[in-house]
Amino acid sequence: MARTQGSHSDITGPRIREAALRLFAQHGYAAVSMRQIAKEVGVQAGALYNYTPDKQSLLFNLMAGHMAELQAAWDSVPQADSALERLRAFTGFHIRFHLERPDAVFIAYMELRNLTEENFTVIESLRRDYENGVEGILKQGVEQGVFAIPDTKIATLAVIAMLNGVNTWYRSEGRLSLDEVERVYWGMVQKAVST
Amino acid sequence: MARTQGSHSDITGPRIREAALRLFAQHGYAAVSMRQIAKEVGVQAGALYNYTPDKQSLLFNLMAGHMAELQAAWDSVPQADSALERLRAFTGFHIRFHLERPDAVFIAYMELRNLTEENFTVIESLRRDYENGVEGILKQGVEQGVFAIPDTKIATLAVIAMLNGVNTWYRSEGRLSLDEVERVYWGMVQKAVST
DNA sequence: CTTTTTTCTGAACGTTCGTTCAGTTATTGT
DNA sequence: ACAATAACTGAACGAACGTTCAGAAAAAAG
Repeated sequence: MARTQGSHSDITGPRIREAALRLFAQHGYAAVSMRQIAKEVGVQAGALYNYTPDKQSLLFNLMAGHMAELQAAWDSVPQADSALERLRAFTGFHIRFHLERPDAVFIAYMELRNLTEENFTVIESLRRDYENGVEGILKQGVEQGVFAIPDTKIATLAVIAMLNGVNTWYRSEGRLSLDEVERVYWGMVQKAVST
Repeated sequence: MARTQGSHSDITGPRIREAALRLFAQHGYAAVSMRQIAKEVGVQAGALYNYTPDKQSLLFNLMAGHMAELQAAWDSVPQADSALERLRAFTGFHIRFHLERPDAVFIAYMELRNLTEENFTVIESLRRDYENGVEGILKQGVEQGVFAIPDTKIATLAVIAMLNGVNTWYRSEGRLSLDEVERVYWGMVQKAVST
C-alpha cells in the first residue's frame, strides 16, 4: 500500500496539527509520540514528515501560530479612547479568546520548556509584545488618573494571570454563562486597578 | 563494584527527591529519564528503585508532599478575626510560600496530567481543601459586609491565580523586594474584593 | 573478627522512541 | 491514454526508555 484514497495535503496537514494540539495539551509534548499523532490522523508515522521536518517544529509552529492569532485578533479589536473602556474590552477579549482555544493556550504556557533555545526566544518575544499592549492601557490609565497602580508591569502580569485562571475551571455546561464570567472578572479587574 | 563509600539512605533518599524535583520542573516529568535523575545523584539508575517503587510514585510523592506542606504551613499561621486581616495574611503567606518553592509549585500545577487517575484524585482533593480555606475567608468577608464579590468560588480562584503569577516573573535579584511585591499584590487583591 | 544487613553496580529484558527511505498507489496534468 | 507528481506505506535504524536482579562491597551488629 502507499497513497490512500482521498488523501490530500490540504486535509491531512490541518488534521495533523489538530491532533498534535489536542494530544500535546492532554498528555504533554514529551509524553506524546509521533506514532500516536499519526494514529489519530489515520496514517503511518512516516507520513507526518511530509508536513513537519521534526517533532520540535510541530510544537513550535503550533505555539507561534497561536501567538500570532492572539495578537492579530487583539489588534483587530477597535480601541476606545478611555483607558477604562480599553481595559474592559481587553478583559472580555482575553477571556473569550482563551476560552475558545483551551488546548492552544495550555500548550503556549506549559510547553515553553520543551522548546529549543532559539524557538523559546521567539515565543517569549511574541508574548512580551502582547503584554506590552496591555501595559500600555494601564500606563494610559495612570496618566489619566483613573488607575492607581504602583507598578504597571506587575499589574499587567497580575491581570493576565488572573484572567488566564478562567481556563482552569470554566466549563461551558457550568452554572455561569460567558457573559456572567466576563462581568465577574471585569468587576475584579476594574476594582483592582482603579483609584 | 557495589555499595559505595559513605552511601546511606538518609542521604541518597533526599538527594533523589531533590534531583527529581528540579529536573521535573525544568524539563517536565515525561522528558526526564530515571537515568538522568540517577546521574544527578551520582548513582546508577537501578539504585533509585530502593527509594521508589516506580517513576510515577516519585512524582506523586513529590506533589503530595508539597500539598501537605502547603496546608500545614497555612494551618500554622495565626488567624485574625477580621476577614480583611485574614485575607491580607493569606496573600503574604501564599506569595512567600510559593516563591520559596518555585520548582514544587511548578510541578504541582503542571504535572497533574501525568498522574494516574487515582493519584490525580488525591492531589485534586488536597488542592480543593486549600482553596476552600481561602473561600472561607471571602465568605466571611461578604457576611461581614466588607467584601463585595458576586461569586466567592470564582473570586477565590481568581485571587489564587493572580498570586501564582508571581512565580512566573519574580527573581530575587530583581528590582523589587519581597516586601514590595507583597504590598503591591495586597493592594490589588484588597481593592478587587472590597466593597 | 565474623556475620548480617544495607546499599549499590552492571548487565540485561523487552518496548518504544524519532526519523529515514525505497517502493507503491492515487491523483493531477497533458 | 499516458506521464508526472503528490501522498503514503511498511520496514528498518540506532538510541533510549522503565524496570529487574544476581552479585559485590561497605556498613552495622554481634
